Amino acid sequence: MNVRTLCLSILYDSEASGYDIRRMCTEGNFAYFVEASYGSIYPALAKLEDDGLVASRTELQEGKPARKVYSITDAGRSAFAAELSEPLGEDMFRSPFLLFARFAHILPRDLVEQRCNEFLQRSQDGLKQLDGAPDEHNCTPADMWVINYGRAVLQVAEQHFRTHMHELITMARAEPQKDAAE
Amino acid sequence: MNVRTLCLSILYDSEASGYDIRRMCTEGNFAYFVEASYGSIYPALAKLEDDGLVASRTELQEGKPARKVYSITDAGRSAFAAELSEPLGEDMFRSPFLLFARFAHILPRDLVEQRCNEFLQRSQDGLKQLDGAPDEHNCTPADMWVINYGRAVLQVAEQHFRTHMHELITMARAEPQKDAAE
DNA sequence: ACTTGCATGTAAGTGGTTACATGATTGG
DNA sequence: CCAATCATGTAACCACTTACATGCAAGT
Repeated sequence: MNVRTLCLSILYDSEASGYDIRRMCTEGNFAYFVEASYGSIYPALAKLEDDGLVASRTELQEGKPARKVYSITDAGRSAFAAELSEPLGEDMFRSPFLLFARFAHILPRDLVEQRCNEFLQRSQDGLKQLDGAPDEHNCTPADMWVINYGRAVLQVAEQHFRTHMHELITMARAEPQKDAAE
Repeated sequence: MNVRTLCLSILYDSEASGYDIRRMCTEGNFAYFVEASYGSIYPALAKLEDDGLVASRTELQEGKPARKVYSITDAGRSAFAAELSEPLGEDMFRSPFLLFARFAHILPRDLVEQRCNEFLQRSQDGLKQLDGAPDEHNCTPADMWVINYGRAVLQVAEQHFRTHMHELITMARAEPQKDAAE
């Protein structure tokens, strides 16, 4: 999923500026799929306009910089549909935490405990993000389907982790004698 | 998780050639975290050797090309542990399929059905890969912990998908009249 | 006075993939 | 005879990130 496709997917339902797109894919429920930086979004939008897949209009605002609002064209819609019709790339999951976990036994216990707590926190935050916001009025049924799938998966992930994290902590190296020689 | 760290993590428990590493991270239970190509593995190993974090020895074989077997050094072990002790990057999940699913309503039904079946198949394959192979004798407890976590998550993912995929299919655009006028 | 938010964009750098180059052996 | 497996490596290319450049307004 390149940034180009990400932009088309967001513009499919509503117009937006580069800035909007960035926010949607870092905060909104698009964070799911991709996260893109300004450095990739702005050039992608410019190229999409060159190719005639999106059109732009500059919106002046009082007290704020002008926004360049992009909207998808008919050509853009069919290009996007065509792209989705091609064979899909494989889903992928990259977990620095799980690599860390595999080596719990060579790491100090307090570090493992700390990282576990951080991970639990992030799991809970992710879940909360999916629980908040989305409702029938601002989401299509397909959107809801995706959100529910995500929710189901994140829920067990969080639950499993919560009930098994202590095992991971006990595997960790016992504290390397802190200077608590009281 | 860059390829450099991937190599160190694999070499931590046993020596291996670049070729071995490639196989382990595409087939083995390392596929979990990263997937790397030869074009990144070989240069990474060379650089690790330059830095003194791994050592190599050339193993001649009859009827097969020579293998360059790498093993981790003490410096490598501590460098790896140091890397794991730094703040972890965020886990991430990229799903071309979920993007596809969000747009089920604009896509032809038979395509959606096909992609759903493919996705189900891949889910089941992924699960089978985790169920096979790993046992106490070739895995550390931490390895088993990670595998069990993955198993728990993949299991509900597959189960949820299997019971809800038909909803997604019914959202898809009705067939654009095939020439089956029998 | 300073930071934060809004807003757009570029240039340099990074971390990878794809394709290529090479070559021997085994199995269909 | 051709394809696949084993095995190492390089070069060209790509997508994306980071950091930079700019600037104004509102809140602290």
